Amino acid sequence: MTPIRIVIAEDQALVLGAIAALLSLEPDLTIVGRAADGDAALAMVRDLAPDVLLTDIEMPGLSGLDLAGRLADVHPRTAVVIVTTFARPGYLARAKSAGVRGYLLKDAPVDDLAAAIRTVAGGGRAIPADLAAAAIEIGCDPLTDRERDTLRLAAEGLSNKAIADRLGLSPGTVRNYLSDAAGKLGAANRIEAGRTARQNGWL
Amino acid sequence: MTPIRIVIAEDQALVLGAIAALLSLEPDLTIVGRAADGDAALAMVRDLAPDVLLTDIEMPGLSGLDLAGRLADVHPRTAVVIVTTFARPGYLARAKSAGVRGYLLKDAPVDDLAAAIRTVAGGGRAIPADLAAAAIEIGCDPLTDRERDTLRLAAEGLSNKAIADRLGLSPGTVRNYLSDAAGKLGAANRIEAGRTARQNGWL
DNA sequence: GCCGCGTAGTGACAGATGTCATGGGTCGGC
DNA sequence: GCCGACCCATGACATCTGTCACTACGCGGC
Repeated sequence: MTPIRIVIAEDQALVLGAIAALLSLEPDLTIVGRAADGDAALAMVRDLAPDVLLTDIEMPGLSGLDLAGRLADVHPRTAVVIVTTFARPGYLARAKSAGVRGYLLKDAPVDDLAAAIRTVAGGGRAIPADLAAAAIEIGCDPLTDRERDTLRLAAEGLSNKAIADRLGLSPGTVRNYLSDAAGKLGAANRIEAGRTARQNGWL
Repeated sequence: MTPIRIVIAEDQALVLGAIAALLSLEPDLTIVGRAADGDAALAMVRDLAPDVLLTDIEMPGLSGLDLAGRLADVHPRTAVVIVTTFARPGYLARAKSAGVRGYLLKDAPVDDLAAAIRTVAGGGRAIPADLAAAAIEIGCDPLTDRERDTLRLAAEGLSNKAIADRLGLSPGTVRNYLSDAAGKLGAANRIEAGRTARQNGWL
């Protein structure tokens, strides 16, 4: 029986090393590569053609979700398992549409990790039912591209005028987009709107 | 030579398990306890009197910094090592004043972890020079308690009126506090003020 | 061809926010 | 006892935001 070959992508070196140590305890799993960002991981998967890519979402450069999207085209033989801190419905939705078959929170019990890897390596899916249910409950991203753009900048504390300059729009248009976004999200102002959008993984 | 006895506190089960696996590889270290939140960790240190407590900062209930503060009084024999995602100057400052002798980012190379544990167990300090320098550069928290309170609620998207109701103040007073806070932080508005305060570990 | 949607803009208005000056009160340090 | 902090408040003012109505263009679907 040949072991499952794994590449791990995780920007926090300590966590990367720790997860590697954890998986090394499993006799049927071998770690063939470690990457500290999405771009390095992409190259590594191309070179090593592992059975499974274990990846974080929030990383410098290419995010774990972008990475999964690229791999679906370039290297569909490598199964992707996302491991993330955040239970954001939008993240799960984007992961699913990128063809990801494994999704795991860092909150999950340790045994779940190896189990998920084995499941996806065997062609199955490992997505917790409660997360999937929450994602359905919340629904999909109601924002348009421009609403997201303006909201992102507004969340950094920029004024309507400053946002308008950055995006090449008129301040009035920015006001309208932000007002629309707040309305769609049921928020009373741009701050609340930014928070719920971020919480849901839409920003 | 007796091994160094360690308790780990970390709310993300996967990371907790992974770090435990990593440290188990070191023959001179033994993990005697694992806690998923600050309160459990406090009880565990009282019961087990370990040489070292390895703890995250952001946890449900008692934070790692609160925990360190309590232990300085209750159990000064146990050395504390903070392991955190965030390089926030205010966190390091609070850690130092709580008597913490080890501070490590999750970004750090894996070898640094065991090294830091051995250093503090031997009575030494393990605080990266660059973090300490950054903390001095930024200086200490310029905000008063009330400015922090109002800023925290403002960052959640509450209006002046809503903040005033929560804190039992007049809306005008809230405006003044937020204006003061923004001035001290060099911010143009409450959003930017909240961001820089959070970034520096002051919120 | 028309409709819906996203994009982009304007004008008007109310209300929220930011700034400043000014006035209290308490409390601790010198 | 005075001074400096932090606390709390008010009033006045300018500016920023949020909301609404209404217009216009391009694009894709039916």
